[in-house]
Amino acid sequence: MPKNLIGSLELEDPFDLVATLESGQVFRWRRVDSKWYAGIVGRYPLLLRQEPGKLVYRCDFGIANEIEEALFAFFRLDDSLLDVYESVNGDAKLSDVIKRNLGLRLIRQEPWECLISFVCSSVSNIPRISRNMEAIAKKTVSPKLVDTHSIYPFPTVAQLANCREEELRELGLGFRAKYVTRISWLIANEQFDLFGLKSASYNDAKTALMSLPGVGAKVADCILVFSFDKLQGFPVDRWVRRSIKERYFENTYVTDTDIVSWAQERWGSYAGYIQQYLFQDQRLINARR
DNA sequence: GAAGGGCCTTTGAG
DNA sequence: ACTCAAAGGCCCT
Repeated sequence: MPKNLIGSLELEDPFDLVATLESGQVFRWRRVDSKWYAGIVGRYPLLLRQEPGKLVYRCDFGIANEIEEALFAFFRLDDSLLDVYESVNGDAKLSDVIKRNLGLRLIRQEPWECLISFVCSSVSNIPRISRNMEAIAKKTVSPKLVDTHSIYPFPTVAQLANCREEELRELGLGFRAKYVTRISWLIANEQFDLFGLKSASYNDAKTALMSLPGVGAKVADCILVFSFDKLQGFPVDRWVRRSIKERYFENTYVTDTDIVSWAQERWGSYAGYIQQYLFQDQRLINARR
């Protein structure tokens, strides 16, 4: 019988679990009842819910210390959001954005799943990316059980490399299917060292990622920010582009590349955080219309 | 070499 | 029924 390990992590820094899990960084967390979210952190399938001042988890195996270490790393509790907020205190154009999204955090993801997520994100939408990713997992692996809830791990490189393009198209990936199969093959056959990028510089890692089919500047920056700790990355998608142009370049022509360099100059290693706030804010504003 | 346009799949909303 | 948009990238000009 699995033991029911329930514990919690004290939260000092601003933290909004729902906003963070539903901000389009990760795509396979699901709400299993009114308060719990089910997903995977590190090697632990678990349930999470937030209570005042703490993050409560339920995991059916493992040691509390190690689970909490994994949670700490996953939610980047080593970053201070207060420092981020303070650094942009003088920018009136950001104050409302920060205020509306307090506690939104970047997540430190496993690179392989992150890569596939954002290859699948191209001209898609968040509900669909979630369905695609979940369909891939259900097709290739068997679920873990936490309490009564099934949680599917994401397939390994070798497991996904066994899928044919046609099979992925049947899951609804569309033209992105060929990118996923090609990338899986390249990594599985050691033609591309994904995990080695952790020690590379931002520029080197970005150039390397962009050599993969289906990975351009935007997707590369997502992977760099979300799983390789390169927080100067600034993914420019249609929401962020619109937001930045409205706020800072009303009457000036800028390309996406211009926006990236401008943001890095302005926000440095906080650019990744600012981008996530702008993205989330613009998306929520749009949803209300 | 930079920039712009067409094309790629599927799904849901209006 | 039809059109549009959705965390873009690739290829051609």
